[in-house]
Amino acid sequence: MLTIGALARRAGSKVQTIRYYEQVGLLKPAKRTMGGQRRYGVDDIARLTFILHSRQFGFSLDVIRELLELSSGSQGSCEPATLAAQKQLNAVEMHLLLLFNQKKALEQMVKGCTCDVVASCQVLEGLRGHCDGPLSNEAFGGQNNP
Amino acid sequence: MLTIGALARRAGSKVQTIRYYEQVGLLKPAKRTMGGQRRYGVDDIARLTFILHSRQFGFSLDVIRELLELSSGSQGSCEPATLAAQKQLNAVEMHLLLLFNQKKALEQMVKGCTCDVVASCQVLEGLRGHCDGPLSNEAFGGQNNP
DNA sequence: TCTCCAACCTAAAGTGACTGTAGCTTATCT
DNA sequence: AGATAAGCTACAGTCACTTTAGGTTGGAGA
Repeated sequence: MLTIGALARRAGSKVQTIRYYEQVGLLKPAKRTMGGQRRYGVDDIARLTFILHSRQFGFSLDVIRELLELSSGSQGSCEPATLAAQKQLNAVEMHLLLLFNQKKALEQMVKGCTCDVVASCQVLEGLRGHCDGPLSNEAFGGQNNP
Repeated sequence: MLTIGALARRAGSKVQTIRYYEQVGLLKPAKRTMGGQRRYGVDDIARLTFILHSRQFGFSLDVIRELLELSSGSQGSCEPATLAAQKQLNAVEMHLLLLFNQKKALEQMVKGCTCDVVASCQVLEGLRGHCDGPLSNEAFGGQNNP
C-alpha cells in the first residue's frame, strides 16, 4: 500500500495531479486510512501509468477515459483505440507542420537581424508583417479577408 | 474609421479577441461613438496585425506587450527583440522534438496493431507502457524515479 | 507517552488565451 | 417608424493542471 506521495514518485507524476485525476474520475476513489489518507495498490500504479503515458502521447483526458474503459475489458474490438491513435497522429502531424513553419520563420528573422536598432530590425519588421518570407499569413492557414 | 467587426475582418481575427486584447491592455482603449461603440483607425489595424503575427510565431501576450513597446519607439537597440525571438526559437525546437517523438511512437503503435481485439492491441499495450519502442518515458524527458 | 514535523487533507482560486452566453443598446437601412 | 444586424457589458466556461490557505494525520525519535 503506497501513500499518494510514494505513488507519485513511483509513477513520475505530482501528488496534486493524482488527486486531480481522482476528482475528474480518471482514477477511482482511493482506499483511505482511518484518518482519511489515500492508500494505493498495484492496480492503481498501472492505471496511473496508463494515464501518464497517454498524456505523453497527447491524448486528452476525455479520450483517455474511453481508452481506459476499453483497456479494462479484454473482450471486444480495439478499433476505437486505433482510431483514436490515428486521429491523434493526424493532429500531431498538423501541429508539427505549424511548428516547422514557425521555426523556419523565426530562424530567418533571427539570422536576418544584423542591425542593432529598432528602426531597421528584421525581427520587428517580420512581426509587423512586411516580410515576404515563408511566413505570410497563408503559411499559417490564417483566414484574412482580401 | 472601422467598426470592431470591420477591423476583425480586415485583420483576420475575431471581434471578441479584439475586445479581449483591449481588456488586457495590448490594444489601447478604442475611440467611441456617442453611443459607445468602438471605432478604429489605421494605427489600430497595424497594432492588431502586429499582435496577431506575433501570436502566430508563438509569442506569449506578455512578450508581445514588450515587443510592441519596443517597436513603438524607433530609437534604441533591438536586442530584446532578437533575444525574445531566439528564446522562442529554442522553445519551438524543443516542442518540435517532443512532437516528433510522439509522431514516431504513434505511427509505430498504429502500424503495429493488426489485431482486432483489445487483449492484444498494440495501441493499448503501448499506452500501458510495456512497449520498448522509442517512447519509453525517458524519450519524453520524464522524471521517473528509479 | 509525548512531541515534532513532513506529509497528508479539502476547498477554492489562479493560469493563459481566448470563447461562449445572456440580456441589453445602437446604427443603419427601408 | 420599424426591423435587424451588429454592437455593448459582465460573467461563466474551456483544458489540464498548479497554487494557496489553513487545517489534520502518521510515524519516528526522546
